[in-house]
Amino acid sequence: MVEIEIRRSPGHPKQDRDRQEPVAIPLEAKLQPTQARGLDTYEMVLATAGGMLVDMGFEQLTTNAICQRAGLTPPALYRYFPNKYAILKVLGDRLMARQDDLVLAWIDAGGLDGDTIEARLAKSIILQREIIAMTRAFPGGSAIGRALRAIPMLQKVRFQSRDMVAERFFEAARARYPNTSPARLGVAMRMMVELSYAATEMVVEEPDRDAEALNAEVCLLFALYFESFF
Amino acid sequence: MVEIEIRRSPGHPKQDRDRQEPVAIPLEAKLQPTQARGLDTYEMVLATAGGMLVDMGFEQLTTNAICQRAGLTPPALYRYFPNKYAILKVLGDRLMARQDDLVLAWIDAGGLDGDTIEARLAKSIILQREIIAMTRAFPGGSAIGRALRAIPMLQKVRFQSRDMVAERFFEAARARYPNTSPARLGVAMRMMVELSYAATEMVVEEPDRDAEALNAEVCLLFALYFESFF
DNA sequence: TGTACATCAGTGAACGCGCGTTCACTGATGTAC
DNA sequence: TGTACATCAGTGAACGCGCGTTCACTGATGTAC
Repeated sequence: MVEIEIRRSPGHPKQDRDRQEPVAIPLEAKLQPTQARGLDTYEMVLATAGGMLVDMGFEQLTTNAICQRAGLTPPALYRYFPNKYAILKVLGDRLMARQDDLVLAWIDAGGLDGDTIEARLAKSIILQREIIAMTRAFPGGSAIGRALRAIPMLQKVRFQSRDMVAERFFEAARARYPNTSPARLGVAMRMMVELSYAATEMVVEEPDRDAEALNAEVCLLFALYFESFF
Repeated sequence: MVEIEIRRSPGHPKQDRDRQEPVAIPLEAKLQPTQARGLDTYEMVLATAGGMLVDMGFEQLTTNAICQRAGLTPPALYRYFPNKYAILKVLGDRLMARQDDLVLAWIDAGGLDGDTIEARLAKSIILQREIIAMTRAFPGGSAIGRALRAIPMLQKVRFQSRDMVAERFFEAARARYPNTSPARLGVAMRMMVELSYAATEMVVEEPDRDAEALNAEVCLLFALYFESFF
């Protein structure tokens, strides 16, 4: 009796309309493909979803539409992903990871170092260019970035990446500018990383010529700011 | 005969599944209320939608849910708004307008002027504080900002505001720094305004203490950058 | 100043569609002996 | 090296729900004379 009361109709975990907080939606991938065919399907879903995001908002993106465009039936998709947010999460994780890799490698290679401000500026321009190129090449790149901002349950993907990168910048900056208060340096690095993300999103959407000019100004902005550390 | 072929079933302007581009969705408000009662309803819809955005993503926001929470029936909402995007657009227009008002008034009052960098910095901190306070007081403030980024059909609301504000900054900066190339100044102002928006969105979400520290760093960032003009 | 009428505002009930999701199944791939 | 069996991968068809939306209507407000 109680069982029957509690259980919802199948296929529809109906939400409790009285609560304010949205019901938690599972994001974890269900099964990882083990065979080559399954892996192809998995990647196909991701690539298709990424491509669709380019010319439509993520709100119009539906699992059915992804399947149709990818030439799959819905149960094939549901084998690997519980819902579209799980797909977006994987795309977001990958985009952030690629970005993080570029940035961390740059820091580890002494990106912050340089004898003159011109030298430091030049290095940061190169990094920024790499990030732009990578994001543009990533299917659905900038749209994924915006989705990470706008979908509450995906925000932490962005925050985790941002905070981790900011922490690494902090450590590098701490070594380089030992006399600047750590508190200030912490705030500064978090702010700088966040604004860099916004700058990237902006520049990615611009045509090449404008992109290069914008890039130069963004890097100059931060280079001058770094002069305030000591 | 032809009529019957062309006409869709009522209530469902079915989308053409073969096209890539999403079908245009009308955003214009249908009717403006003329009586006091109607105006209350109109404002009620906006306030309710704004409030709901605070604790849910705009994707979960539906016209039915807004009606339910506002104590209205759907046709009452549809009298004034053709769909939820029209509601978001009005909210977005208002938020941008408020922000623009603050910024333009600041520019007109000589916000960019000041004898020392300290004086200029202090003035920009005050502006930034005002914007933060206004956005926090605005129902659904930061969520609306994110929605404007993420919903393709609402992006131009943000872009228009950004470009207009950037243009005004450009004019003021042009007068103040007559020897800096206009091309560079144009790029710089657009970049600065865009990053300011991102900074505002970030700071609005932070607790008060962190917000103040972040704010100070953001303003310092731009103040130092402005030193590169002449 | 009251009545008649036009217009504004909102209701109750219903609808079709497509979305998310599952079930029972077939076919493909891998593996033990 | 071939066969039997287990597991992986994907299909076809169907479903209930809630969303966006409308229709025909009632009630409220404003206005002309």
